[in-house]
Amino acid sequence: MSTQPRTARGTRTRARLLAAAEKVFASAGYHDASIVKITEEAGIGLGTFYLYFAGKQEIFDEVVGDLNARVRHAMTEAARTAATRIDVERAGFQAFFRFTAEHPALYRIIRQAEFVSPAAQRRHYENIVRSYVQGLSAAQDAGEVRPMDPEVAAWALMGMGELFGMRYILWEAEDLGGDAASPKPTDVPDEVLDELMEFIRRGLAPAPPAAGSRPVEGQREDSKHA
Amino acid sequence: MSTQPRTARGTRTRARLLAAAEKVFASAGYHDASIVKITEEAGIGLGTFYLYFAGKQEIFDEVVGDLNARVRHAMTEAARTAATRIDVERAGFQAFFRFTAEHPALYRIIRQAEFVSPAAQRRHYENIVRSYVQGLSAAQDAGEVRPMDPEVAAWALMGMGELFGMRYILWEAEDLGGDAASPKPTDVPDEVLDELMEFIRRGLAPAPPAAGSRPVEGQREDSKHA
Amino acid sequence: MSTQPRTARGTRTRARLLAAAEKVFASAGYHDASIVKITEEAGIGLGTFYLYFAGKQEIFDEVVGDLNARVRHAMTEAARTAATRIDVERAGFQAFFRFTAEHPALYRIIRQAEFVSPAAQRRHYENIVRSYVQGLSAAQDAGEVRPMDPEVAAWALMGMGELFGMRYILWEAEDLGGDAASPKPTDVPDEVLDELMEFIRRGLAPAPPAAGSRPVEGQREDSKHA
Amino acid sequence: MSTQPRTARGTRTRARLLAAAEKVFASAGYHDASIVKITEEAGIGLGTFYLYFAGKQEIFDEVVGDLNARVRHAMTEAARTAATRIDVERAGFQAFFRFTAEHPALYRIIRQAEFVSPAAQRRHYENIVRSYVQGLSAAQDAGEVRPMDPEVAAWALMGMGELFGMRYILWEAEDLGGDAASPKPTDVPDEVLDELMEFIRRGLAPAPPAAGSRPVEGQREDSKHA
DNA sequence: CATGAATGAGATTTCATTCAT
DNA sequence: AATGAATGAAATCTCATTCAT
Repeated sequence: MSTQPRTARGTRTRARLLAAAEKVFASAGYHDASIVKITEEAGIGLGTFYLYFAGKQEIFDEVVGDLNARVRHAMTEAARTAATRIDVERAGFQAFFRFTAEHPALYRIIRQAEFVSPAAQRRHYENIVRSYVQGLSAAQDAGEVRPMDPEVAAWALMGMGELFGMRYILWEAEDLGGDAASPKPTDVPDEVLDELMEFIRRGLAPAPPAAGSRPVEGQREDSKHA
Repeated sequence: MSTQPRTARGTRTRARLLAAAEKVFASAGYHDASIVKITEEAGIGLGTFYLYFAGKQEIFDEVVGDLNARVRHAMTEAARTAATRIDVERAGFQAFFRFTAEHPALYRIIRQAEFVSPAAQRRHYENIVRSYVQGLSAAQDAGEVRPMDPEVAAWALMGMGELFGMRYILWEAEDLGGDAASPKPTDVPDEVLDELMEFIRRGLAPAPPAAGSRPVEGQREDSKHA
Repeated sequence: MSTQPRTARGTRTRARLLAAAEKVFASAGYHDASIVKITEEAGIGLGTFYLYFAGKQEIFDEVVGDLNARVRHAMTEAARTAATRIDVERAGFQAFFRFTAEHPALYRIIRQAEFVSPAAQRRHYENIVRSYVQGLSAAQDAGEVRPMDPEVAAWALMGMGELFGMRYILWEAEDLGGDAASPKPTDVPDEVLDELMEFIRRGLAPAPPAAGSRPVEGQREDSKHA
Repeated sequence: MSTQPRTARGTRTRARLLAAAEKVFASAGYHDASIVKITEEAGIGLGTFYLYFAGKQEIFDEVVGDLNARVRHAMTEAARTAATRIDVERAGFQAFFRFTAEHPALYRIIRQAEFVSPAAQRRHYENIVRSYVQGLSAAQDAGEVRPMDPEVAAWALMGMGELFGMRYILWEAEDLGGDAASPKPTDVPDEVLDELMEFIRRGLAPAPPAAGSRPVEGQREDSKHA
């Protein structure tokens, strides 16, 4: 297992390695991320790596765990001030997309993890589902969400988030060119997000939306998309 | 570029290589899928591989393209006899899940492709989106689907499909043990699929479903899930 | 051993292979000259090669032998009309340089032959020495060349020829750029050749050198070497 | 580029690799000199090779450069105590032949270099020519050598040296049998060397050649060559 | 704590040669 | 006579990991 440092200096070294690993994994992928690259990025000696991590897979697992905790934290935080359920979801998605933009490692790493560390991957998804289920259950109790298996809803929401992040954050960033100084997108375009949220709102809405009950909203038939 | 065989024998050999590659990629992932493993699986000599493919990446791209064509074909076929729009979606999902069960390579390969062959990955998703958009646009014209950007809906549907496939097909198969002779699941459990389809139905439904229009549905509050 | 063809068609095929081999050996060197390259250059099937040659080394030996015979022929022919001994040498050198320019393979192949086919290499040099020795002996009998071991003179002349060919033909050709349409040099520059021939003339000239410094030496007409 | 070691141990390892490479190149030639053979000869691990050299060609270039420096040093040293010009040449040749006998790699490697590393080959010959030109120019100024283009003389001398080295050192060594314990020749036989030196002496001698035979020619002291 | 030299298993790729058609 | 599909030994090179300093 990974070793904890005993001195302040060691703590710093270990943290540097983790940061470097996230960076290298993000840009090179797991297999092309050699230990040498990571230690060089961290500015420390090759051998030092093995003082803190048992191997490549282990630091990978820890990076996955870190990212998972951080993305969940970001989503929860963002949702705290939301008034309605749908606002919670929108805020959560936005936080997720922003995190994706700032930490492309999350995506790239998670999707690679299939073969590298299936357990870590599974843990990642299940952690997020657990968060969602909690929130959705509470919302159901409060009558904000219609009765349905919250886990199904959770997987559905997560699936949408994952692909929209890929499509509207990662791909757009790539399309702008790797070295171009143009600003990378940190958000899914508003009109796209509006459409997506409306889809989700209807899917989760508690009452069979009675005719005319919500006369004005959702009628945005003229919306324009990228 | 990949080379086409000039004789019947060559055609057979090339096809065997593709089949073997799909199998090996599925079980070992891209990086651990060595050419040796592929040729051994195919039962042909190592050097023969290079008569038909320039390298690993090239056969990978071709496998991705094949799988993509086949899964789209399977989904389209399945949806042909569906009466209503939601039936189309359900049939499509089912076909997709079944394909996933029978060709775990699809999943594993596509998700790995991020670093291996981003273009191939992108092509895969965009091909599917294109299919979806066609169907959804037609359904909108027919009044079966409410007005919304069909591309947004397409990505949403695909995202859900992807994660449910992972969760309920691949993971379940793994949980049953790799070598166990137990029957692998070829379907997402009915109650889960019902919930998912209801979510989608509401999300896409054209009119704000008038109160009581579908009086009995949505009441399945007792559903149980894995 | 190499197989002789039995039909006219076969004769043509074999000749094509030899010509192609010379070309490919010249431009790629022995090791990078694959049988495929040779057969492609010759415009015949790969397997056909082995109908006429037992292997790569064998066709190499034959190409060396061919080139050797041809260069000797060219040198002898050129010298036939020369009046004086030094004119014979000059004509011989010129013929050699011209042959080098037209058949860079000679050089490249011979020098590679060290490891590929030492016997063929040795045969090449010994053949040329034999020609030289014949001519020099006759010239000595005619009093045109001072008494000295003709074999030593032969090796000396050949050594000079080889390096001047390299320096003033091959290197100049390279310096003009591989793809440039500029005319490749076919001769060593006149002033250089003049200097070289004067050096040789003095070295071989029958008249005793001025100062009686070393009056008796050089008369060792009986020397024998392995 | 080749990497310099940072520790004493590394320095030793790198030197061992170079020595082993020289040996292996000499006995097997460039193409059959695999990295494995070199590292085995050096008694170090295969991977270690790549810590110090980027590949086979790179260590080859360095070996060529080393040998070149050493042979030039040996020739210069040997000539230091020589009294007359012709003694300088004789001493130089002897040193060259001895070096050839002790380092057959020089020969074999240089002649192979045609395709492997033309630049290294060219550098080798040009370095030696440069040395020769210096010495000959000085001798011309001192009236020991007749006026002639020193570069032409340099190439002529080098050409003779090369072929005599091949003929009387390398071939003789081979003829004695590769593994036989018989003493390898380290010198060209005296009587051969005498003949050769007399040839050269006459070619370079300042005194005018025999009576009026070709009175004016050869004096072109102004000739310039590319 | 920190370092980087050393290692060798394993991956990709080439190509001379054989052989069935 | 001619062909080209098939083969596998062998070569180059990478990199996770160990260990002496």
